[in-house]
Amino acid sequence: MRVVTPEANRPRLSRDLIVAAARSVADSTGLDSLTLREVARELGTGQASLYRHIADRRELLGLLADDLALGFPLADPALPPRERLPALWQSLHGYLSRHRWAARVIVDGEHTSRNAVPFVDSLLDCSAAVGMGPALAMRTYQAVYNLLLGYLLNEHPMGHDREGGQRPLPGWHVAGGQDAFCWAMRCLLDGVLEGRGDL
Amino acid sequence: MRVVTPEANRPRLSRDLIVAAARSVADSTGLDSLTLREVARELGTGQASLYRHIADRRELLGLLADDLALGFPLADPALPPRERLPALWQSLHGYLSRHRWAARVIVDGEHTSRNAVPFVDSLLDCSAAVGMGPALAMRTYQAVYNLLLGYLLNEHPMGHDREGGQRPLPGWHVAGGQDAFCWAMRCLLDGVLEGRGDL
DNA sequence: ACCTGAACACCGTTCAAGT
DNA sequence: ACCTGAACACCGTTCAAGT
Repeated sequence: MRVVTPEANRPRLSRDLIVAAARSVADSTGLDSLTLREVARELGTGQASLYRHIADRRELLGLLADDLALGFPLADPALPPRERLPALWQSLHGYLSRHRWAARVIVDGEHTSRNAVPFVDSLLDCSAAVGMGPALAMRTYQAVYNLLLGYLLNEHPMGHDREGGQRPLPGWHVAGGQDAFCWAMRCLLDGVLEGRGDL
Repeated sequence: MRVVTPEANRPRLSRDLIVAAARSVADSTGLDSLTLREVARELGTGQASLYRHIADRRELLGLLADDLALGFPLADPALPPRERLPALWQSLHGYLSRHRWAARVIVDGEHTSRNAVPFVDSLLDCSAAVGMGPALAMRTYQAVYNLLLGYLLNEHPMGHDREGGQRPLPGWHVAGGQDAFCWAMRCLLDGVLEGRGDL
């Protein structure tokens, strides 16, 4: 939908407005269609004007990742300690899978956004509550994070399909979505906790 | 002696030649630089000529993924059964991390290549050898595969870096590469095997 | 019949010219 | 001083014209 405002009181261009427009474009037509021309059109301005507020498309995607990280969940203290960690990861999975561009934008970015710090802190607290040391907690965080990204990317595949709609391989259908990730995530956490903690 | 090809010594264009050239371009300058123009230049032909053998760039990436899958490892029967599964995954990780474009080309593709069938069969054999049923083996395969993709994508990040070379976040450095993946993979497999096998 | 230069419709980015 | 239309250098893809 087009943010159409009378030219007189159209708000001044800003990074926030650009990011919001980019988000709207990505939500509705996907990350590949997120072009600076489209963002400019959504804002009713010229494409060159965007460069007054952002360095380039790379930075815009970074800002999008930052914006996304603002909504990362926190642990629920009402839950028993053992359940907090898996529940938090499940919550993050639910949040990220609501935006098909989320995993892509995260994977394309080199670093974790600073806005993710509260989430990670919350995660480390949960890890400490079940007896993990800081190093083990970080390693586990990285492991589940990578697992999550893998599942998200396979949930929203976008790529070179083979000819026709042929099924991948006979008998290869596996349950996807929330359930599959949660099962794998719990197995991974179990494996970490049952392990002799060699770290 | 008579030269069979009436043309110059340049061999006829074919899908295989195109894929080989694409692979060489991706290996040396990365997946983003893998343009049809560059592949054509590498082959000394016009870009339009490629379309005689491939449908479009999407298909070329698919062929690249197929070519990659041809080199997937198989289980080592000399190993004790318990070790075959982790060793096979470690071997796949080593193979894929040798090409920085590998994870990207796999993630962009919608389906697993048919050329990966021997690898997956080998994997399922290993799973059966440690007492996993077919459904559990498939679920586990999917889980470790997604974990692997996550690690590979973070090993070869290419994206919107934040301003300057600032470290991600203080104290956030975690060991990457082979070790980190292997640790996580073994934890995941342990978690699956120690689990009460609710599948 | 087979191939391909040149064109087309995009893209990110820049800059001289507008206000 | 601020903004932006138009241009530039790319990209994937197509097609009429070459051989």
